[in-house]
Parts: sequence; structure tokens; C-alpha cells
Amino acid sequence: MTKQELPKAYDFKATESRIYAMWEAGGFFKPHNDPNKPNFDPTVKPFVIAIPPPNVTGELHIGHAMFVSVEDLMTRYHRMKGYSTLWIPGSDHAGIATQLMVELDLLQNEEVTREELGREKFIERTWEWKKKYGGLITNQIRRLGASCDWDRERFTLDDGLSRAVREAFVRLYEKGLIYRGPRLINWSPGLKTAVSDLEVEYSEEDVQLYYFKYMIKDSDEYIPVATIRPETILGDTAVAVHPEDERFKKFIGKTVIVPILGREIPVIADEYVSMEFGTGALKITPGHDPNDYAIAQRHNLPMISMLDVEAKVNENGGKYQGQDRSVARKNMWADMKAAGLVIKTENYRTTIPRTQRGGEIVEPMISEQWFVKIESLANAGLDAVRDGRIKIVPERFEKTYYNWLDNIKDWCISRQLWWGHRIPVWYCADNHMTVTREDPQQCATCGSKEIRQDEDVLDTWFSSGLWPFSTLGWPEQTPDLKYFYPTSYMETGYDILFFWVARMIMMGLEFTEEAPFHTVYLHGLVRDEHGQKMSKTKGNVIDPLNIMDDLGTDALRFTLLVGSTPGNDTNVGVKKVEANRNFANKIWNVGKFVMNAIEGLTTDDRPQTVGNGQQSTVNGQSSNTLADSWILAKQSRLIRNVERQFQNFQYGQAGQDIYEFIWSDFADWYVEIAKGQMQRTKTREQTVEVLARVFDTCLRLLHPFTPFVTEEVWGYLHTALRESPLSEICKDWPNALIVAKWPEQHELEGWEESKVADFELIQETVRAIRNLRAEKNISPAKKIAAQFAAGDKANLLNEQSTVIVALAGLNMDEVKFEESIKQKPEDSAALVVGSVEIYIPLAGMVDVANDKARLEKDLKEAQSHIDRLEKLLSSDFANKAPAQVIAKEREKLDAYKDTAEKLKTQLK
RNA sequence: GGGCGCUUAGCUCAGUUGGUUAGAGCACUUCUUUUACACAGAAGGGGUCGGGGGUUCGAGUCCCUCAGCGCCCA
Repeated sequence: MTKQELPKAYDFKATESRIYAMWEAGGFFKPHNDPNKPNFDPTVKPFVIAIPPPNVTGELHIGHAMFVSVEDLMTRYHRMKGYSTLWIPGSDHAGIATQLMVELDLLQNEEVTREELGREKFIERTWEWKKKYGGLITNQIRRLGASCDWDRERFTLDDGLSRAVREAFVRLYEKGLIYRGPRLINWSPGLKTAVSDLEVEYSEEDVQLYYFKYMIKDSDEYIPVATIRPETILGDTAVAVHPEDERFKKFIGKTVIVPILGREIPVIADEYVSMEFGTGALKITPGHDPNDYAIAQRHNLPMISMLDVEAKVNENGGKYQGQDRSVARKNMWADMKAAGLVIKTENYRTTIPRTQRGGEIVEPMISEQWFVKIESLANAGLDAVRDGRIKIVPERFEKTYYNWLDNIKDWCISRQLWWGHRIPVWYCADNHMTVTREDPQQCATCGSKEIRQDEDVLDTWFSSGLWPFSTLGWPEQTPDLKYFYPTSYMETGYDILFFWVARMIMMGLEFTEEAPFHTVYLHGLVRDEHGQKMSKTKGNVIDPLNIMDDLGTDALRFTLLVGSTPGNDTNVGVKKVEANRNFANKIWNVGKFVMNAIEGLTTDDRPQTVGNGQQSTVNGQSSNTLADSWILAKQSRLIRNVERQFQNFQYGQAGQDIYEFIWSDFADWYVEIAKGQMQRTKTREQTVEVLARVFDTCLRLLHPFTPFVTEEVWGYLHTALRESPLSEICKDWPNALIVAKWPEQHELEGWEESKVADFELIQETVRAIRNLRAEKNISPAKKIAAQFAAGDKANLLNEQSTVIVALAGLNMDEVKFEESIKQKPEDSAALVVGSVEIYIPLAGMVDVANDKARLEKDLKEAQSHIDRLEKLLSSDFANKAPAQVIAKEREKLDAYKDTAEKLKTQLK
């Protein structure tokens, strides 16, 4: 495509997939220094991120778009900085989610259940399903521009990662950190599996509180008890009261009768019981309540399970056996009412535990499960953050992290599922356990060949916890592991700090004796434009795929990255994305302008005086125009700011600053001035050079945010330059922006401040005239006259006359710059900008009263500043503030005084 | 009950070593299709930074306190 044919608007649809394919084919996503290659240099610093693996069953949602945007930004930045950069992609097997999805699929399409199919066949089918649909999410991640090394893609159920899981389990077991036993766990009756504490969510709900009588044995007296779950009376093994409770003290040690069942249980005293809540007496059901479980352990009470795996009443429930827990509740309460044991019911609001998936009520149950002894692991995890080996950004989450690990309980890692890593434990007929890395042929204890493997699989998070090193080949000491581990950043949402980050830290420290990363960066959650959580039922879900279709990937990425701060939630609405689509278009069009400028150059444009002009242009000296110097100084400041912000993880602010510079400084001012400068032979080439260099730097700075449009435009820029008299500029450029060097910071050279100040005076002057034109409704086409009384700024203004004339729409032949004007011109409007007076002759258009009002308004404002500053400078401020700050304020005061004087003269 | 966060222009948000009557995008008003861009340009209106107190020469920015909203943990 030649440049003349470039469309007026940026066409992201025709660009994105082509650019992505170019990057991938070019091998740009791979670390430039690869330990598996012969020319490997171990001294080159790597930068590594392991992707938070999305569920293999998943489809892209806005949360994925967020983490991909942030991680790709980090990756691209470090790649441009010269690190050997590796972003490892992959997905996890998502035990429950995937199994459910395949089960549903089988049921709907073949009317066959998992059980009918059998375990082996079912797993085969799940693998088939994974192969068919597993690529969906990774392709969607590609669409976001993710620059990860797809050759190193991993899946938690891969052979290598499965070996890592096996190794980890056996090591922990051998160390005594894994045990099996009956414990109270969270049971999901629908899924018929244990779930971890973290997979339980609590919701506030309205329920009934049931009051009833616990009859004292051989007596008419009773203890009133309140419960929200009357059916669990079937599993009661005690009634507890507070030891100081005057109402019930006398019953302590006595026996009460379990309603309907007639079992005899003791009345015990425990300080846990709240005298204020309910009736002040508590029924104890250790088999189905965590608090009761703890009390029962203190008092050596028996534990009764009264529910089966489907949450139906079991053989311990007498006549209610076989009834669902909710049915049993109704029947039980009716029977108790008939028996005269019911006192009352009332409405009550409490938190109900529900499963993350499905939302059914979780049943605490005593069950035989596998656990990781967490205390020593947790302590190691705490130390790593406390002593700074791992830094969490933003810092406040360190407190959350400590708090969680300080109170952590043993981790239930077994799941009664089929899809996952099967627990590497075998049992013989005598129940000897054999725990090995390789599948055993016989029992390690008795040699029996009759062995069977444990039916359970491991929690998906168990394998995810190994992710930063299992993906690099652990437990093998592969070249990748040696060079790329520990990884650099762990970037993810704060909502999985516990689920995943903490577990990775614990596992990393345990198995590699190193922190798996030195920095944890947590981003916020994405909400809708009014801060509401996105949900399908609310209908406020933003689908990133639709957004990318409509507005482009760069626009989506920029929206997610800018305007948010680490760890804070971000509101995203289509309006914002549209604004950023416009920004991409701005880049495109500025690019078109710069390329046209380059192509318009011929070797004849090279003035004799410039000679080795390149040098003088970049450092803003000598032959540069004021505008050249100004834009270079501003850009230099931008680079320093962006660098500082990247170091502090202030990506949003960095993006905003770049946006601001490109749009407000470069496009709105420099480009407009460049149009004039390019008309004069003397400045033509240097102007094009500044345009090219500044724009090149802009594209580099912006590339990690909006990779597609910047890569595309930079390609055109590169080509245009190469074929121009300015080809020297791009002699060191690589083939693609993605691997171009990140702009270097330059120290201030001393000239910047005054050039910027001078230019700003020009800007204010232009604005003042434009303002007047707008006020007077002067047609933009009409060139007007102007007279300047500029005092010591007369020279400056005179030098910049072409700029002022062009931007303010003046007629060069009717413009005069003087130090002062003796006679105020008749019939003209007067403006005051700092110490500069401007007279615009407006034959017939002058509205004396109106002008006076405007001048008076200006004077009032200047006067209020003068008053304020005089007060300030006569206060303690003048003694205590730093000299620089005082000087600055004094200068301001002088300027305002000057302005006020000029205004007063006008008003005479 | 403990912890954390938020409260800045009509809306959504920036504002990280405290420096002096606060910025952006969208929305709004007026003008302009000027050969990079109407997914644009120019000009303009709009807030004193939730309330109160304190530290300081100086606070949106630090401290205390109150209120509202949200999140996490128990």
C-alpha cells in the first residue's frame, strides 16, 4: 500500500491479525537470549512472567482482558528495555468446571451420564473435549495482542506438569506434611465432593430461627434452644450453655433428651456460648458445624454424621432416613410441634455458606480426606514477604496476606472428581499405603500385587501452586528452569491472592527454596461504567470480544490500562473505549502527516548550513526553532516521567501522560507549527527530522499500551524514513517496533526551562487572540491585523511572528511588534498577556462597554492574585519556605503586577 | 467483631517524596468541513477536593474524628 492510499481513519480490522501473525512468525515473542541455544549468554538479565492460567473451559471475559493487557504491557516494556523476556502462557484443567461441562455435554447430546460411561472412558472424552475447545481461550488471548512464547505453552495436566504434581505430593508426604484422615470439611452435596474453605462463599440471607425445648431427663423442666437448622438435632451430641449464665447454671452436668430420637446427651458449659444470642443455650452438632466441631473437641464429645453424600438423612436419623435435608427439616419440625416441643419461630438474617459454583448450600461434614499440614509452609510464606524477598504491589495487600496466612487452616486437597491429578497413593487389601512417584506394581509394605489407587484427585490449585516452576520443567533442572527461575513478576487480580498467589509462594519456597517471583502486582476488578459488578442477570456485562470487534483491541487495552491505579477496581464503559478508539485514530493520522512530510523531502531541501544537523536537532540547540526546542524539552520530560512511573507501577498515569503529550503538545501545537516551518527551505529538513524523531519516540513509549496501531504506523514511518534523505535516523532501527529500543532518559541540559517558558508565552498570546476572535465572531478565514507592545519580549515575539501569525490567523503585513506604543490605537480591542499588550483593530466591531467589562474582569482577577501573593509573601512563608519556592511566587507577583498595570492603562 | 478501600466538575475517574485559588475523558455551549484527523480543530461554562478538628509558612496530598458507600476476613 502506498502512503497516498492510506485510509483516513485507522482500520484496526485490517491490521490487528496481520500484525500479530507478523510478530509471531518473526519470533519476537521468544526470549532473545535462550538457554537452549548455542549462543546463550547467562549474564543477560531475564524478565519472566508466568501467566495466571485461565480455565481451559473458559471463554474470554473482561477480567482476562485486564490481566492480559497488564502483563503484555509489562512484557513489552521489558523486552524493549533489552531484557531476555519470557511470558509463559498456558491454562489449567479446572477440575470441577471442566468435568461439569463435559458431563452436561454428554447428557444433552448422548443422554449418557458420567457414571454410565465409567471413569476411564469419561476421562478420554474429557481429553477429546479439551483438544477440541481448549484452544478457544488461548486464541482469544492472542487477539488481545499477548506477546507470550506460545512454544512454551503449558497445561496443568500435561505429562511434565503431572510429573511435577506427583513429585510435589510425594515429597510433602515423605516430609510428613500430607496426611489423610476424617475431619470436618466443606461438602458440596450437588457435586459430591469436598471443597476448600476458600471455595465457600457466604451470603446474607433471610431464614427462620426455630425455638424449641430440650427436655431435662426425668423432669418437666427444659432448656430453650434456638437453631436455624432443626434437622441437625438428629446429630446433636450436647447442649452447651455459658458457665456464668444464671438461667442455666443449674442444668450443667444434667442430661437432656434429643427430640424424637430420645437419645440422651449432656448439658455442658463453654464460654463460646453467647448469652445474648437466641435463648442463650446452644445445641452442639459436631458432625455438621465447624464451631460445634471445635467445642466437641474441647469436651471430648462424640461426633455423629446424620447426612449422606447427597445431604440426605442417613441411618443415624431414625425415621427420617432417606429424606433430603430440607424435607427432613419440615417433617422433623412438624413432629416436634405435635410432641409439644416447639416454642416459636421468627425471622432472622444470617450468613449462609454456598458453593462458588452452583451456589447450593455447603454442608459441613466429617469426611475422610487428604490434607496439607500448612503451618510450616505458611510461616515460610509469611517470612518471604516480611523480609522483602517478595514485594506486594500495592503494599496494603501485604497486611491482607499476613492476616490470612496467620489464621490459615490445613488445606483439604482431595476432591471426589475424575478430571484431575489422581492422588498417587495405592492401597492393598490390608490398607497399607504405597506413595510413589512411579506407578507401583505391588504394595510397598506387604508386597501384595492386589493394589488399587486412591479414587480421589487433587485440588486444581495444588497444581496451579507449582505453576511458576513446573512450567519451566521442574523437577528436572532444565536450562529454562536454571535461567528463567525465579520469575520476575506475578501479576493477577487481588481476588485470587489467597487462592493462588499465597499457595504459589508457599509451594515455591518449599520445593525450590526460592521465592517464585520477587514482585506480586495486583490489579483491581473490572466493573461496569457505574461501578456495578458485571453479571449476566444484570445484563451489564461487557464482552471484550465485541468491544474488540467494534472499537479495536488497542482501544480496549488502553481503556483498561489507563485511568486505573494498582489494586483499585476500574469502571469500564463503551464511552471510554470509544474515546480511546479516537486516540488510536489520532495516532494514525498524525502518522500520516509525518509520513507525508518525510516523503515531501528531497535532497535539495538540505540547506548548506545544517551539514551535520542531526546532532544539533536532537539536543535542542543552535539551529532549532523555539518550537523544536520546546517539543524536545517536553518530550525529554515525558520520558523521565514515564520511566519513573513504570518503576512505581503507575502504568495508568504513564499512559495518560503519553496521551496528553501526543495529543495536546505534539499534534495540537507542534504539528501545526511544523506546517509553517516546512514551507521554508531553511527549516524544512530539520522540522521533518524533529517530527520523525519525536513521533518515533511517541510510538515507542506507547507501544506497550497499544501495540497494534503503533507497530503498524511505525512500520510506515520506518519505510518512509529509509527512502528519504533522513535515512540516517533509522539506520539502527530493527525490523519491528516490538523489539525497538525503549527511549532513554536524558538529563536536563539547562536550556529547557527558558525555552519552554518562552514558548508558553507564545501559546498564551495565540490563545488570547483566538479567544477574542471567537468572542467577536470573526470568521476563521479572515486574517486580521495586530499590534504588539511587548516590552522586553518584543524580540521574542518578533522572532516567533510567523508562528503567531499562522496560529492566530493574523495578516503578516498588518502586524507590528514594538517594545511600547505611545498612542493607543483607535478603534481596537486591547488584550493583555502577562506583560504583553495586544491591540486588534476592529473597524466597526468594537463594543466599548463590552471590552471594558472584559478588561475589568481580567483586572479583578489579576488584582486578587496580587492581593493573595502580597499577603503570602509578607507572612511567615517568606521566612520558612525554600528560596526557590519563594522566588517563584515573587516572579508570579511581579507578572501579575505588570499585567494589572497594563490593564489599568487600557481602562483609562 | 477485625481489616482494607472509596467519597475531587453533571457522569466516570487521574492527581505517590505536602508548594499554593485543582486535571482528563464523556456530556454541555458557540464557531469551523483550513490540503493528518469531524473517530477532528478552535473558544468557553462548570468543582475548593464527603463533614469537623489538627500538624505546617503552606494540605486534595500527612494525623485524628464523624458520616455514607463498597470489599475482604471471622
